[in-house]
Amino acid sequence: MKIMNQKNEITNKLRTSGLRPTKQRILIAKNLFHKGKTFHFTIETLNKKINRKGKEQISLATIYNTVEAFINAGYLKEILTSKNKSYYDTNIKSHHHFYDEGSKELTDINYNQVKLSKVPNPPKGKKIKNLEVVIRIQK
Amino acid sequence: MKIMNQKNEITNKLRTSGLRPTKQRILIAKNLFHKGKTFHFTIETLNKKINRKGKEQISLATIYNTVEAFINAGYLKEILTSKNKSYYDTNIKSHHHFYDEGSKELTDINYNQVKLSKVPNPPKGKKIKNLEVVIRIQK
DNA sequence: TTTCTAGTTTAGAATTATTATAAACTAGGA
DNA sequence: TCCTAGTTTATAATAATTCTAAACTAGAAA
Repeated sequence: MKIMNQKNEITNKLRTSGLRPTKQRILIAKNLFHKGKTFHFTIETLNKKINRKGKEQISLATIYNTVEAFINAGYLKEILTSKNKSYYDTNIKSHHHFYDEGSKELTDINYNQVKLSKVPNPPKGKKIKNLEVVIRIQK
Repeated sequence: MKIMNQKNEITNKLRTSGLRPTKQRILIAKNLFHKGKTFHFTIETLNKKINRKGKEQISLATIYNTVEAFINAGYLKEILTSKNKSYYDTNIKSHHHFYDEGSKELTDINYNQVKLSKVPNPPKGKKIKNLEVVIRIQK
């Protein structure tokens, strides 16, 4: 079996979600996945990273559309914050956050650093999708 | 000792935080506190509740300013969400939320319905202010 | 009581993030 | 190669919030 290159991997990933592998989506995916480390980003930071001069340009609207499509496909997770701007996380596994109320910054906490011994039942007709602990910290 | 009326109570509460008890702040406080039950709100819903025709009007800017002042004073808590609109909670005690990804609605979970058996140490120089569990639910 | 001023309120303008629109483009099956 | 549904794009529209600077007011001091 041949080793697939990054582009083919991404192409397949997109296809399995019914997303046509356009060059824009592939480029955005390259900037988000397969980076070794997961990270947090906003539309603004992603846009800056992609649309440096000299590189191929992608419209802001497409960045919005693509991020939304990736969220729906389960490739990204929207972060809960108290800012009026959307934050995204390339780490889709259940994990936890410190939320610094001073700087309003969010940092990851490893899943096994937190243990719950009691969890309520979900409301009727609903099931638990995931569970996230936010620890608000301050000086 | 005389029993204080609601207005005096609010006036004192404001003064202890260095907030001049103006008639706008008192009216907003009446709509937020001492209601028996705590609740979630947005600037929009608070504005509608206060500025019904026939009542005394308060400008939108003042509602924004006052909510911010109440947050800083610790009378309100900003809710963590993935919407691009601010949500506030009159319940400032540590408590937990169900977050319905379909309807994007947030409902309270009583504090004693959740128990944690392991919590990480905060980063150096910071301390834990409070801790909140968000359980994402879906159909 | 009157005066004074820092703090507060206000209407409206400005800013920021996001979503909508509709025309042009393109991936990929026939 | 042709065709078309899906996609991208520039731009306009919308929505939430913040800014601005003029008018107002609580309350201390005279």
